[in-house]
Amino acid sequence: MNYDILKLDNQLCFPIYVASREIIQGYNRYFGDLDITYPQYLVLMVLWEDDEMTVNNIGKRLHLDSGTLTPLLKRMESKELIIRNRSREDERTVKISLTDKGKQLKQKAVKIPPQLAKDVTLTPEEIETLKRLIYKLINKE
Amino acid sequence: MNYDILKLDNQLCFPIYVASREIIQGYNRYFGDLDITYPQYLVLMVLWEDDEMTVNNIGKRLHLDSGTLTPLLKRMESKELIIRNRSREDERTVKISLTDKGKQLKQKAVKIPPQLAKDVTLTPEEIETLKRLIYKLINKE
DNA sequence: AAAAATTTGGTTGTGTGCAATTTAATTTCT
DNA sequence: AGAAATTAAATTGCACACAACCAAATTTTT
Repeated sequence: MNYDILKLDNQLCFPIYVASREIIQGYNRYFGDLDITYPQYLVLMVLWEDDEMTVNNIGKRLHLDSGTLTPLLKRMESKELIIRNRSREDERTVKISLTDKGKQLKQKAVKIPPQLAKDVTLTPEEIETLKRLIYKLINKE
Repeated sequence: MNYDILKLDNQLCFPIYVASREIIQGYNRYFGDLDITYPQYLVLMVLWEDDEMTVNNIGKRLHLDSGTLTPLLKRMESKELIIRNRSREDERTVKISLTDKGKQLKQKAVKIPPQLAKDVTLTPEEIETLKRLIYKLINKE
């Protein structure tokens, strides 16, 4: 039996796992006085694109379930970045909307990706290729 | 001010973050009766390549620190997959070695990557490209 | 309309991740 | 040799992540 596939360096999964964590660390370093975490930043990005979404729809967009989102959104609410409102039309759903403070954060947030980008040695073409292949990977798994 | 870089679909980081979690979920689904998690599986892979490593060296290989590894290794010890031994030569270091049970697991583990691989629609060339670009990304950040 | 199935968000419990601090052991400096 | 610096694990505290389960509201079936 050949066990080469069990070598770390032969796997595709391991470097993706490492990259993901390094990205999160990178963001968290630059957030500084924004006082948010990477998953919270993702929620904000979703809301900056479309304000007032249900928990469910945010989850679909970010591939996260309520077990992760409910406490995360409560922390964001206590920081006054968002407001949680149970819908009148359908009492099961909770609508999440940005506060002014949450909206304001966009101006600071926009400066962060370029700071991270300068540490990346990939060419623009390589980045496009990487993005395309990663999307091809996740859309099937 | 152009806020396009804050759109989720324009980012490289987000799909990597999603891919990482989907990979972990995929592995955890297939582990089943092996009763291990993906990070525990990574530790086993390290030890299958080189048995008897220090916590520090495992951490370097996996990019994980002692705050993560110490409790993780204790869980693995309680499952009798590994043994933790404080070194005689240097009392600061703890040497981790596989038990027979930990060594045995390799035979079952080798069947898992092919099961995951069948869900991947990338061509072998695309996988190589993806791996190369991901490594280029993490070796700089 | 009443029962059954589905949907939505919440809760619980376990397992990572990681920053920051601590403790003990070893090495380096003077 | 003794003090200072360094190193290795462990500890603490917080924030995800997710499986499994639950309760309430809504929709579908009969």
